[in-house]
Amino acid sequence: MTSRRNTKQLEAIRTAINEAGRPLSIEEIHAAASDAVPSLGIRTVYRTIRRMQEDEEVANVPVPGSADRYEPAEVASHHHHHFHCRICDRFYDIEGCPGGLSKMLPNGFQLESHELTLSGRCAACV
Amino acid sequence: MTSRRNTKQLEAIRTAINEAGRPLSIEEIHAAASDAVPSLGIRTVYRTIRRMQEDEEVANVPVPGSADRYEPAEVASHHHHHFHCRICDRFYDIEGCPGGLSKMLPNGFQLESHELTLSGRCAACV
DNA sequence: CTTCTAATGGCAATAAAGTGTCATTTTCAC
DNA sequence: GTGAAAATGACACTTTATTGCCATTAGAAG
Repeated sequence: MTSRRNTKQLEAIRTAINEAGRPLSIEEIHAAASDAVPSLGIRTVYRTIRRMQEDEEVANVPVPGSADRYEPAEVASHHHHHFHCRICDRFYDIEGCPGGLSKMLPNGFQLESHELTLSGRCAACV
Repeated sequence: MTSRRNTKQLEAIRTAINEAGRPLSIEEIHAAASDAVPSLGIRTVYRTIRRMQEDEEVANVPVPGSADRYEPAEVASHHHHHFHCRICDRFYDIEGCPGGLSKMLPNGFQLESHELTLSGRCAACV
């Protein structure tokens, strides 16, 4: 890994992701970090997130039907799933995992990981 | 719904979807149906799938990180989930559902549906 | 304080997925 | 068989998400 400089943009993006408490889209990160650095360009968000992924500081959250979200690698390392609110389009972390999924596997298939997304309305949108 | 004509393109697409036994991407449908109708244009696949969705003959399968797949509405109506092979990029139907997901919901959240995707290697790719 | 170089941000460009248009072909009701 | 209308397929175009480029800015090491 090349040396990384400490810029206020990086700091703002890092803070946005760490304080959010839920996985954010690129646009959400841009919006949140723009409060601290109003000049922040979307291009910088893409680049910074990419670097943070390479440095394993953030992890991407693949979701059905739209672009990846991002959350702190530390959060991602603790296995969990997500809830998608159809109204506000936000994703939330949820605890727990049904488990016992290998029983569902057809013969000869090898399970490496799984993604579970609950959908509905979040508390704020009910 | 307007009247629908019975073309060999429609027939080829319908057959491809019904015989596949797993949800297909637009490209997979195009490839499969092209065996019966070599001149088949991708534009016709998009249009035909759209019509079949309107007629509730096929249902879309939203998947994390790539474009929707499609399966017969009858298959979709029987609740099930999918397996994604990382090697060949195919999706497969799998039986069963962990259930008990509402216990994972945060307070005040309303659950409307859920998507579960297992990932790994299919039997053919192991 | 310099100086080196990574980082930034604006804009153009790309990639992937799907749609608009329209001349031509094909189906189907009569 | 014929004719009206639906369907097709080619091509250009849009959309959304992301990257390339590059002149400028600004960390940080000495």
